Amino acid sequence: MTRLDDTLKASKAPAIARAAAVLRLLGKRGSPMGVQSIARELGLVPSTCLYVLRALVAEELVAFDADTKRYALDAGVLTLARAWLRRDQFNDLAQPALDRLAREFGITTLGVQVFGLDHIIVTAMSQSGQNFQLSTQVGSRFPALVSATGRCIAAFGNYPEDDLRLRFEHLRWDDAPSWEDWRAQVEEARETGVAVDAGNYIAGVTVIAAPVWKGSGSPSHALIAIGIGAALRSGLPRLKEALRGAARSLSEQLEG
Amino acid sequence: MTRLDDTLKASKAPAIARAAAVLRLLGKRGSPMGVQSIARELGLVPSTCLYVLRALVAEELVAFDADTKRYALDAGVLTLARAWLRRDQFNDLAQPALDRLAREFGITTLGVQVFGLDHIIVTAMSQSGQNFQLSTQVGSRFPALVSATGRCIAAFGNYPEDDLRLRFEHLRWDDAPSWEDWRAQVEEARETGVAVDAGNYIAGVTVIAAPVWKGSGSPSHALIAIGIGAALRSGLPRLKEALRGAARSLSEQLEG
DNA sequence: GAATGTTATTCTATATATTGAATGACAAGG
DNA sequence: CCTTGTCATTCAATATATAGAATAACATTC
Repeated sequence: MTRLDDTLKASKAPAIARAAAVLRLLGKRGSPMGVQSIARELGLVPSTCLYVLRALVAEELVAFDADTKRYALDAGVLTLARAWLRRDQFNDLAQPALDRLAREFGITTLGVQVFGLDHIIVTAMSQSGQNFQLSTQVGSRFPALVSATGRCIAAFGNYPEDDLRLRFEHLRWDDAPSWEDWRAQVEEARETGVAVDAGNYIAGVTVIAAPVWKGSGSPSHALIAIGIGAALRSGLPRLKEALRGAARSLSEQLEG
Repeated sequence: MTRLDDTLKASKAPAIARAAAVLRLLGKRGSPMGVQSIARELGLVPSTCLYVLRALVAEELVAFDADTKRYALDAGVLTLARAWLRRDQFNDLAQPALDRLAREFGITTLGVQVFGLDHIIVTAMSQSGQNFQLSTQVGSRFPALVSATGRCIAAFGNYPEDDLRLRFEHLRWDDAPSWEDWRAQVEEARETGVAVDAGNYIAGVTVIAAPVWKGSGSPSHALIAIGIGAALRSGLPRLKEALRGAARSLSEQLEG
């Protein structure tokens, strides 16, 4: 709400910010919505909201049910996602590595893209089992500082401690670590190049993350391994080493 | 180009049409582009194009490389696609049927959404063999009237013959059928409820399609089966029957 | 190293997208 | 049946997004 207002004020093309907000809202809800409720939710003027929706319908990004007068996301968004998936360099390079790690250790692996201190987006995934619906997980968003990835981002992002703390306070964990413990774990991640979340984020689940750089500065991506804590115990050191190696090799390939 | 101009004139939120055009262009290219070349390609004023891009960057739909001053699609588009995939009714219902058919007949199956006479978008997919980059195919666009699906759409869409002919002339096939042959096949599809493309669209590949209705009017979706022509020959009648049955059952479920 | 062709970006007047009130359509409730 | 509330949609006045020229920062070429 405030975020949308801020973006609107600053931009020279506010209609686009409105459109994106509408798309995200429709995505979050899932169920079709009417003009009025969308407008109310986003703090938009109904008439403006109507024009935005009509434009989005014309672009096939939003579907309009003429009977119920309800709007929902349309398949057009898929086409954009496919185009992105086909061409993203990190994704292409990460997928084989993720598949290999998932198979070798019998775990689930993810590739994520980091958006500053704000959030990460899952862009690639591999699972040892036979499951498919996997691809549905791609595109998920998580807060940046949560779980193992969060420790990586804190360790290598060069962010002011105050910013970290502010964000840290608002995270949701199954079993939240204290600020001091977390800082220590971040420090350890900085030294070893791998971060571990042993059941903090999701009880009983161990998450390991290693940062990937596309250029200098903060890490742009990360590789993640997820496994049941108990089953992982013995192989953990080997997995950490493998994940760090894969991340380093990826960073090198992305440099060129 | 003309299409964009038309959309712009009519709309009360032209920035959104521009934004969508930019996203699609960036998707088609894959490689990052500069402001100027994007503007030139789309017939936009460079300054306006810059504002559009900045707005899209703020929404994380477009990534900006500050060094090269180039723009490309960003991972934000994934999040929208995921939201759509999770909630689309046709997709949820179609996936199990597609999986079953793919396994039983050892073929590839698709679920598509129909956008009038213009195009179709692949929204679900199943493959008998080892599934790899499958999910990458989801989101693909094809001309509406091509292959087996095209015959379905022509048969059940109630479109004026002139419109059909006009579109038909511009299709690209490996081995294009004559207008008369095609009309006859469309007629057959209308009678049997299934359309077959025996090597016209892609040489050596047989494509079968059955229409799915979400309401009354034109079919909104279709189920597609794809197999190597030679391998399919004997099982073809059974497959046609199975596909038609699955499509009918889906239509009934979507009604409620 | 000056010149020329690119770029991305800023600036400002004006066409126009946005607003907020008004309209019409519909459903629920008395 | 009339009222009341909510809905989508239209309309006209005005705040503002956009266009086009001007600027600035580069390369590339001579």
